[in-house]
Amino acid sequence: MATVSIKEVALRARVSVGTVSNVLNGRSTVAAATRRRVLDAIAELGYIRNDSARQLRAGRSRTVAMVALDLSNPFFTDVMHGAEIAAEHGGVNVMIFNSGEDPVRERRHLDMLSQQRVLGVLITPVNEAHDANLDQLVEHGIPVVLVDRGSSNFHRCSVAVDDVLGGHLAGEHLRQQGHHRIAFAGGPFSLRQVADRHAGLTAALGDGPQPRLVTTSNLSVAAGRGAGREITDLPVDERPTAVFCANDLIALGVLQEMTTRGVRVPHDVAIVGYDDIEFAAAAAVPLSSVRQPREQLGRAATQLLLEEVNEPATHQHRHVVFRPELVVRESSSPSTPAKRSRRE
Amino acid sequence: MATVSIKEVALRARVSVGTVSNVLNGRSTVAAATRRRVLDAIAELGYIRNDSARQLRAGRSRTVAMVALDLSNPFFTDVMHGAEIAAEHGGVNVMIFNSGEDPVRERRHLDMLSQQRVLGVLITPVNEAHDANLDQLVEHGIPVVLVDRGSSNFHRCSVAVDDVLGGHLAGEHLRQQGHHRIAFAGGPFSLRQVADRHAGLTAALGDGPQPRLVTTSNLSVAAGRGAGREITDLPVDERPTAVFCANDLIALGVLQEMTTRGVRVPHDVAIVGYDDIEFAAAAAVPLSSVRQPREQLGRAATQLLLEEVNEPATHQHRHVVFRPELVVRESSSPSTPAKRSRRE
DNA sequence: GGGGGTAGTTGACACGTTTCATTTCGGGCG
DNA sequence: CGCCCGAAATGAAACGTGTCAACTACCCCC
Repeated sequence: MATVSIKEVALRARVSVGTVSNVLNGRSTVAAATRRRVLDAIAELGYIRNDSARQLRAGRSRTVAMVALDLSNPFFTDVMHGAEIAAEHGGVNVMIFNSGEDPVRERRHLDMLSQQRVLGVLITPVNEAHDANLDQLVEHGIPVVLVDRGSSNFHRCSVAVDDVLGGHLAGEHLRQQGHHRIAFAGGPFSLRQVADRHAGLTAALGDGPQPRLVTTSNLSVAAGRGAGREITDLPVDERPTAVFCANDLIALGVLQEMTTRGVRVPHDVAIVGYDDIEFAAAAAVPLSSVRQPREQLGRAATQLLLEEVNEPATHQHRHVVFRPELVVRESSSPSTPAKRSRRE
Repeated sequence: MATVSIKEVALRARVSVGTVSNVLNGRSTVAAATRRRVLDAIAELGYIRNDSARQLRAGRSRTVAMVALDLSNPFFTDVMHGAEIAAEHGGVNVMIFNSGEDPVRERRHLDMLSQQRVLGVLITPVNEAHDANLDQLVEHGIPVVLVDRGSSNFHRCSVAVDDVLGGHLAGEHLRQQGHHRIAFAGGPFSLRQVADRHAGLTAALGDGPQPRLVTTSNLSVAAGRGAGREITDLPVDERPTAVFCANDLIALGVLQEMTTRGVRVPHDVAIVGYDDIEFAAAAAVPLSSVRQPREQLGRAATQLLLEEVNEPATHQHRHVVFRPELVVRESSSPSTPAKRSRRE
């Protein structure tokens, strides 16, 4: 109960505190018999190292933090998994924080992390532009890596995925499937992701007919339902035969609305989503989707961070951009393997 | 860059370190002019408190930790939200950790947390029974609250939801809808949750025909697809007209398989899930589901923890059990509002 | 037998706080 | 004029660890 310190271990093992410390850190030479005595004493007393004291002495912690934008979003939990794996590999711990898109909360977390003298921070900031908070961290010697945020900033590394390319892949696929009337569902366009994905789509369609815009106020399933309604309400000869959605939530909403209204997917309307969250494949009609290498994103970010931590002198900031990948499923491809195998 | 301490602040403000500390903590009486000088010095030097030192002095941290079983599962992110809100309210920070159902990782996190002298721990342990790790924490004066785990243990509080009642609600509902041939899909039964939900279902069916068991090896969408296949493969006159699934992932898998095979939901087969995750309502056919008060679970757990932290003397361990709630949607109810409004 | 080397151990100091008993100072009161 | 009091500020101690120069004891070798 009463907290036992290294001193009492030393007393019990009849050695000096220095020796106990040496045993704990495997540092200098300690005789086998002494080591044994110390270890026994530790076990008997139930001694637990005091991390505050170690940290105070060392000047820095042995932990990195990840501040996620919204942990309810599977995207970030996957990034987190990647980060955890890389951190484990690098011998450091990861603490997870959730800003929940709240700048105040984010600020509070960051303040706390500076005070903790954390090794480094992975973060998807609430405000893409305004990053005075982050500069402050960097000034105090805490490396920061941006996740899923392009950075024009040379003071830090970043990892992101090429959203224009993602939109392009979706567009190409739909064109190849013979679609001409294509809609883009998503918004607001102030989100870089949305704008980029849309830009990729229009680029892929080249000089053909441009996509119809169905703008939503956010990227939720509810917003997707609204978009789906808007689309199905169109006269059939104007109605798009394919919808590319800015993310999978929108896509699920569109799918739900279509199903409710008896519009068949993919027969009447094809759907392609974005993110390839777990529930995309799990939808009643499995969703085609543009997959981001989420785990890899987390791994890469952590590796960059650790590199900067371990070799601050030689480290060069880098901006890594990953390529997304289109996963075709039934929602945009009438003859998908699943269906075929069923025919026999 | 060079880390600035309270000493340099004192120097600059021409006061003693004690005075700076007093200003920082609003402790004893400090003359307005002096306070001003100190605050200015802090701002000019960009001083940041060293939390390790504070903690070392104070003997304990100002943070609680939540160790989640699987953050990819929306259930836990919702619990987390509740915990964050309650913690914010109580003036402490929450650090999130993810064991990912890996006992080794869990153990590592717990060890780290003891070393950090964390205020307390909310945890859904990997192994429901074997909790030596947790006892160790408690022995060292770190309160532990179990989340979503019943506890026969009197050394700690717990919060959980009544799964038997949940199963009962589902069963009652399906019986009222006129179903007689009902299946239960889920597994393994070694999970208390699964066993309890099944027990509730059978109890609700009373002396009527007992549910057909479709056992799965885990609670994933893929497992649900398997269950769906097994059910649709039955001859029509034996086939259940309703399926109660041990969780929503199973339910989504069943729904997907039914859709693929042309079995109409709810017309041919009704489905009720469990958990009411966000994607249950977002499914092509919105899923009926038993909802757990997830946020409330997190809030209650945190409140119990803080109570124990703040009044260790008078604190009595409690085991709070919440009541789940059935949310009826289209998948088990042919005439749901959404459909009706469409008719006009 | 003495010098020197080495493996093993020690003890004091520093890290940045908070705390608290003590000191300083100015002014009011007898 | 001397005394005392309270407000304000001080300085040293303590928290638990890691580090490192210094010390001890022992053995080897010439």
